[in-house]
Amino acid sequence: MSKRTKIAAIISSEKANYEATVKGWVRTFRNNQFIALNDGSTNNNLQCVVDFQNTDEAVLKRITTGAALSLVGEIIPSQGKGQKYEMKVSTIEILGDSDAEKYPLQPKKHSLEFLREIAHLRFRTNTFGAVNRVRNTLAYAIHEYFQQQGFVYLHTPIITASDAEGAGQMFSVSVLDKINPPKNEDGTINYKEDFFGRSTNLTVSGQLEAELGAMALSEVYTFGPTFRAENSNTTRHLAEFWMIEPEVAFNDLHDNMDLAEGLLKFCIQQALSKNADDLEFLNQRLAEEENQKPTAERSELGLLQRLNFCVENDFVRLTYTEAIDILKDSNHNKKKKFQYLIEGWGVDLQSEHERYLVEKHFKKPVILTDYPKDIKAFYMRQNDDGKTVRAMDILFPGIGEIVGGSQREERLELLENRMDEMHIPKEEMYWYLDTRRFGTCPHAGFGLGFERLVLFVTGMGNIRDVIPFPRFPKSAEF
RNA sequence: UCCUGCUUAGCUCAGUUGGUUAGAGCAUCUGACUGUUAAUCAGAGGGUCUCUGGUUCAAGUCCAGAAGCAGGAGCCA
Repeated sequence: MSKRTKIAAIISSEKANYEATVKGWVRTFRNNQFIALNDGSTNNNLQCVVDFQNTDEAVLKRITTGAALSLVGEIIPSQGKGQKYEMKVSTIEILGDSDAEKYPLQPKKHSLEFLREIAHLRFRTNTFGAVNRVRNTLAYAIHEYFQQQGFVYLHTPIITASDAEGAGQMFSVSVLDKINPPKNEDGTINYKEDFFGRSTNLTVSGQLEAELGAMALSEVYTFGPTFRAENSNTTRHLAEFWMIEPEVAFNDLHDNMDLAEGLLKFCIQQALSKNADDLEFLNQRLAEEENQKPTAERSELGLLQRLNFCVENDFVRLTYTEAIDILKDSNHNKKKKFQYLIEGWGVDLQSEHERYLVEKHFKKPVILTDYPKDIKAFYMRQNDDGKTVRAMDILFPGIGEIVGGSQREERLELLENRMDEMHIPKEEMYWYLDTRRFGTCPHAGFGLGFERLVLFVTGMGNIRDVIPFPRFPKSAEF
């Protein structure tokens, strides 16, 4: 059996007039003669021309949408318009039939909602092929960025016992009998008899463990699955998603912002250079989708423009307090166009406020810092003003919060006070507090939601379409 | 979880004030054509109108409940 050549290699090469073997799936079969074959290496199909007059009719009938084929033939310059090269097929082997009457993917446009119902087959569409190739580039870029800077990739646990972070509802992990679990005298479930001898959950964040690593290895990052049992039904939330969490000893909030901004720019840059074809396709897809909308709702920049704009411009950095002033003085607020009007300092910003800052006021990514301590987590470093903490959120157009991070509170006494105030059990967190007892030092880190990055770079509208098998309330099929 | 809207053929949708046999385009199948690019032309098949209950002589159409989907909000990454 001759070795197969990938379609991406054939199309991008300047070579012609040579024999090749290609294997892939039929996208369309036109005119009993032209097979558009795709093997996933690129969004482009290879046009394979069959000599239908000298081919067994039974074989021709089996060339249907979705069928897997192995084709041998000569690669020649195409006679038709629309492609540079094509294959003059000499041998057809049907590897796998696809019953055209039952195959759900048709050679036509499908709605994303319909494709979500057949997520096991949607990889075979142009859109999902492109999205998943871009996703792959971004995942690799994450590692590249940190590895180049000498970070250690740290594997933090998926199953955790700590439930003190307040990062959200957790999925419990248990092997106890669901009908008749062992009970304590007060009627509560006795987790001492469970697998781990205590109550355990799926992780909601690897941050606390990453901090432990950073306090010895200096620079670490995690990149793994994260779980939230929140009943969130939005285009930006998943119950299972991938998160990147770097943690760096001796970094302050400014270093932290530089690290995050650099990471985002590097990843986008990598996608632009490695997935030019896919992004061109997604750019087109988004443009067509935007055209369906009323003019007022269309975004000013196309996908590629938006990505380039992000790479080329510095993100705007300002404090929460400055942001509140801008919002309070905005015409939008004065004309009462916000659903939640900005009246004073201290409240959390709503999505509409974040969107206003990013999409209307600055028109570029924004990093907000120094939030009121009452609306942020216990581990964030307290500022001298007694009101704010060294937090940072990076806001992206169309996505909202893509990164959330902070400089951590390294002073034991202040950290303990904050934990007391927020009713976080210090005893259970002795291991975390030990880092502050023995050789504590300033350090900072952040969490980047991987799917939100993919969402932004691909221009897709729903986070359920940028992860192969989305997990969300009422849905864990496939 | 809350608010709003939607659910009719494989897909995308139309369906009038409740009234005969529920339509179109695409897809599929059959035939024709054969350098096509969402091929074209002719013909055919294809429906538990999301589900449950109710109102009515009569319900795709009206009412109630449930489920799913979409958009927005909250939670956040």
